[in-house]
Amino acid sequence: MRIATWNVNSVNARLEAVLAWFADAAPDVACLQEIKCVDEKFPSEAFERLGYNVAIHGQKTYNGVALLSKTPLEDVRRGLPGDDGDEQARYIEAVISGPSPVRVAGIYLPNGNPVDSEKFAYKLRWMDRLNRHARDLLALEEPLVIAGDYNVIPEPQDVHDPAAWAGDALFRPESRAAFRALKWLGLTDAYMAADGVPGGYTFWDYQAGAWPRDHGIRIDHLLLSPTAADSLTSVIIHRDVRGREKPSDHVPVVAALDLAS
DNA sequence: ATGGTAGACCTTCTA
Repeated sequence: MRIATWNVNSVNARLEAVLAWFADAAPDVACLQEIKCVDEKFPSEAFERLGYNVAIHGQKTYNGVALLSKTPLEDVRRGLPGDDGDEQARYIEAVISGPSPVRVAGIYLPNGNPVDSEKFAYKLRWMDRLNRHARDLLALEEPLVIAGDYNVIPEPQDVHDPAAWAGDALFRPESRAAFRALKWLGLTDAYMAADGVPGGYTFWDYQAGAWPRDHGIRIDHLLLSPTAADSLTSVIIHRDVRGREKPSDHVPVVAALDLAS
């Protein structure tokens, strides 16, 4: 089973390119972030024609996440537990049905910039809520994948110029510590387990020639529960997608799991 | 060099 995560930066602005990638890469499961539309505006029929079941947690203008799966999605949950007043659509979770079911959570973790604002505090509170919820999910002892745009650069090797990013919310010690805390729960960073080569970036800013200069960062991650990590066979960052026409600033990351073994 | 681009959408916010 191949599970993808991709921040598409508006699913409707990029529909043709997104569908072309899906037709070619054909992941079994995909987590999309920044769909930037309400549920009714999500192009479900186009994905259904490619054989996907669709679950959406949308929002007008900002954020919005979706889950796509070749097999039916069960026990769908929308919104990260822990704050009933949180209006931002950044979390969706479901069980991927089949002979080897796996629970998949798709996340769009808050950016958190600027650091001296409420946005950074919200990011850290959101990460604390994710930690608590991940702990509850791990207690189920199911195969589990938490995939998405974490907006966290885990280590200096995950950014082209660590010094330039030192004060950014994506690379602040507090953000990195919260990411490590997720791993201490027993979650494995799929990219590090399968590859771990420095320069495996997943995002290049639209500005200042970041892509042609390869000024990238690795912020799109798949974290795996112990049984899911044991079944990991590969992780592929679809880097070439960034160089296509009208690209998202993020590229897809695909993890392959062999859960039957 | 303190810039630059992209998307949603109504003038500015978010990233």
